[in-house]
Amino acid sequence: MGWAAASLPGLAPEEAARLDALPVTTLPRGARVFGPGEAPQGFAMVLSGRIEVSLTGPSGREILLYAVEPGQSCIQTTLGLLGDEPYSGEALCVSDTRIVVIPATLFHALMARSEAFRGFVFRALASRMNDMTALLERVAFTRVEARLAAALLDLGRSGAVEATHAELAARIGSAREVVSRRLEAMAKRGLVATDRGRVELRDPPALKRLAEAQ
Amino acid sequence: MGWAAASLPGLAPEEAARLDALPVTTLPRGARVFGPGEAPQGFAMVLSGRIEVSLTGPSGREILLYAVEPGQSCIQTTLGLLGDEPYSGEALCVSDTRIVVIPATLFHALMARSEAFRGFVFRALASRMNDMTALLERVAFTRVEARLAAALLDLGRSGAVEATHAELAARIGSAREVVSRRLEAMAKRGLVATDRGRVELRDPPALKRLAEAQ
DNA sequence: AGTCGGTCTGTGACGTGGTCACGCGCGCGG
DNA sequence: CCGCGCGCGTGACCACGTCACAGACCGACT
Repeated sequence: MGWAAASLPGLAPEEAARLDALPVTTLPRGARVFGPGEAPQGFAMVLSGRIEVSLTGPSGREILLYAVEPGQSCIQTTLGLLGDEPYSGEALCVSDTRIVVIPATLFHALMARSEAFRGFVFRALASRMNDMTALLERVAFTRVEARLAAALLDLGRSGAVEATHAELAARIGSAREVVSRRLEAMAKRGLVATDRGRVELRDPPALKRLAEAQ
Repeated sequence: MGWAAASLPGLAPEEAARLDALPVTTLPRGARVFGPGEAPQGFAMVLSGRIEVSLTGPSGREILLYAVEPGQSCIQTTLGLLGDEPYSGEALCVSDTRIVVIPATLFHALMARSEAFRGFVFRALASRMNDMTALLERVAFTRVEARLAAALLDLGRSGAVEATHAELAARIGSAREVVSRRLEAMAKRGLVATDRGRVELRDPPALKRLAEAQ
């Protein structure tokens, strides 16, 4: 079975076959998928790997908008295809990533013909829009410590996070020094232990409580 | 000519007629169109008036997400219809507002049949998503003074804004006291003049420069 | 006219967050 | 061994958010 049938349940077999026939592009870790102001060439689907889309402010501060994982599409391309609006974020591969780009004409044909494809595209849009709303809420209303705790839990499935303070800051939209000070405070309370380029999670339940507090 | 043909250029005449036949709902100023956690009943289009959608944090602080004006649809309803995700914002009418709700079944039929309708829905989604991204960028990276200046210019077409400090704060996602102090500072510089429930714009060009600064 | 309650606004104090300007130590290649 | 880059710590300072109040203003009611 090709990727299309797996990612798009309900798609007609002949449509799936056309998608499976499209060329697969492999992007290395660190590659830039698109940058701000560019126009999309097609509708991109991720087969394996992970793409992170983030926003950079004029001062150079960054914030992670969302990640695109296998089976998901990059909605920025969708929006560009339909609304003719250029990208406003920057997308980078955080690991080697295989993607398929569905050309605009085939994309529009699928939207017209396939209920399943429309459903997929819309669910993706709806879910991203909800992600963005939730992110906005967190940035506007919650303190850095809560966002940092959430980021650590998100990254540290295995009990430790391999990331510099600057990387953590870029993820949550704060500054390096602030992350350093927060981590120091958290270490003093026994929640984490820090090392160069590494944060160990010592008390995940407490971090979870922190992440959920306002 | 009905509203449908005006708002949805390219729609087939018989489709437009079906939309024009739908009942129009009139909502008074201040009415709540939907609140967080609710599920949508249909796809809402605004014919006249204005609806503002905002987010409220746990502390009670608010921020305006976007406004829906005549000829536009409320994308929150779109997303709910397609992704089955509940609303996360709250929508209030800021003036008497007439809307048409397209039932889910008719909406899906139009999406399947009409290229023009799909285009409209997608352009609306794309434009909202861009609005949200821009808002996130401003909240994450720009100072209160710039956001306040932008809000004043946005509201004060006629040279003055009828709004309390608390209302301005809710619009830009800040606190009342902060807005009071910023307005005082701006008044001292001759940019505005303040009065109870009213702000006069004394130097719009300077405000514009402020709004565009980081 | 007086007063009463609600709303709008000013003010001070305090903690958090962002920015700037450093200095310090570690690791790696020359 | 010596730089050099990178990650990190630190202190000072300003912007913001929050809390607790105090006036100031307004309409309504006696």
